[in-house]
Amino acid sequence: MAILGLLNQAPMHGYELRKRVLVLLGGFRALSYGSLYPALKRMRENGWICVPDPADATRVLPADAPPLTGKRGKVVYALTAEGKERFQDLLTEGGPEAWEDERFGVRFAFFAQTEADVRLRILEGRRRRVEERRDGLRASLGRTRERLDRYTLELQQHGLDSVDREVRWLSELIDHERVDGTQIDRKKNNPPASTS
Amino acid sequence: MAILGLLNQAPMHGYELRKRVLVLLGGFRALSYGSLYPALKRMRENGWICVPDPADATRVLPADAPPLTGKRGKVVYALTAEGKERFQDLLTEGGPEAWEDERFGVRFAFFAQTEADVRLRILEGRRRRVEERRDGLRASLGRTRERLDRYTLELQQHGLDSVDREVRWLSELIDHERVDGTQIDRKKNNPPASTS
DNA sequence: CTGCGATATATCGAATCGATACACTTGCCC
DNA sequence: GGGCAAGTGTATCGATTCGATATATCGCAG
Repeated sequence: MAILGLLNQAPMHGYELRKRVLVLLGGFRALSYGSLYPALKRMRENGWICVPDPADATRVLPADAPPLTGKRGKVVYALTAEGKERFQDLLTEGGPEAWEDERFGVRFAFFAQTEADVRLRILEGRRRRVEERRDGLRASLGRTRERLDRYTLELQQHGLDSVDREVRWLSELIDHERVDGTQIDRKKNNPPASTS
Repeated sequence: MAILGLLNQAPMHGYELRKRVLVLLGGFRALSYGSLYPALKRMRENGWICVPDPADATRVLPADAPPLTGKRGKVVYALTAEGKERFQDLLTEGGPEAWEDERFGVRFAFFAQTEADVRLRILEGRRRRVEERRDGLRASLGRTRERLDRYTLELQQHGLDSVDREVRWLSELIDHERVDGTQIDRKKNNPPASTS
C-alpha cells in the first residue's frame, strides 16, 4: 500500500521509494532492498505498476525485457489504471486488516485521501484493538507484579504506558473526527454503534 | 536470547516458551510457530539445548531421533552447559547489537542478571541511538511541516513524542543506575568514555 | 584525477511469518 | 456418558522479508 500510495503522488525510482517509505512511517521500519525489488517485480507482473519508456513516454517497457545489469539503468515506476484502482480499493477498506499493528501506520498515513466515515471506523477499530491489549497487559501486570524483578517490571510498565498513550491519542483523533463530521449529518439518527 | 534466558529459569515446552516470550516483551511481537520450532531445532543441533528423556532424567534424547508425529509427544527443552555459557556471553555483551531496536527489549528483560557497568553502557548506548532518531525526526519534521497534511503530520508528531518519551524513560533509568552504582566504585577514575 | 559518499539496481541464503494440519486434554452442558 | 468447544502441544509449508553484499554511476572536494 505504501508503494501504491507514493507512486500515486508521483512516479519515482525504487531507491527514492525506499527513502520516502521510511519518512512516511516516521522513521520506523524501512522496506529492505530484498523486499522492495521483488515487490516491485510482483506488482509489475500484476499490472499495478509499469515502467514508461524514457525515450517515448507514450509507450511502456515490457515486463520481461530488461535485466539491465551492465549499462546505466534507472528505472522509473508509475501507477497503471489498475494500480490506481487497487489503491482506491485499499483506501475504501475499513475492516480489521486496516487497524492491525502492521498496517495501521501506513493506512493512517493516507487518511487525507480516505472518506470521513471510513476514517472514523478505522480509528474506532484501532482504539478497540489497542484497548484490548492495554487491558490484557494491565491484568497480567496486576497478577504478576510482585514476582517480577525491577527491570522486567519497568519494561512492562513502560509498554503499558505506551499503549495507554496510544489510546488517548486515538481518542483525541476520534473526537476531532466527530466534531468535523457533525456539521454534515447534524442530529440525524445516531444509534450507539452495536459494537459488533 | 529470549529462549535461552527463559530455559535458564526452568525447562519447558515450546508452547509455553512462546507464551512466556509474549509476556516477557510486554505483549509486543510473539515468536510464531514457524520461527519457534526451527529455532529450537537449530539450537539443539548447536548443542545449546537438549531434550531430557522423561523415563530416565540422567540421559538426553539424541538430536536426530524423534519426529514423534503420531503418538503422544510433549518435548521438554532444557539448557545444556554450552547453552548456559552462551547465555552468559550474551549477558556480558555491551556492544551496539545490545541497543538496537530488535534486541534491546529482550536484552533489557534480563537486566537483573547483568552486571551494573554493562547495564549502564547499554542504557547509554540505547539513549544515544534513540536521541539520534529523535533529532533526525525533529529535523525532518521541521523541514516539511507545512507541506504535510493533517494526518501525516499527526502521525509523525505522535512518533516523535514516542521516541521523546523513550529518551526520558532511559534517562530516568540511567540516573537510577548511577546512584545505585556510586557506592561501589566511589570516586574511582571516570574517563568520559571516548564515544567511539 | 583520485577517492569518497550518495544514488541506484539487483540477488543470495537464511530467517520469519501466517496459516494450517494433526492430536491429545480438560472442563462443562445437556 | 456423550458430545463438543477451548486450550495445549508439535510440526511443516509456501511466501515473504531481512541483512548483507555486489556492481555501477554521479558529484564534488581536496
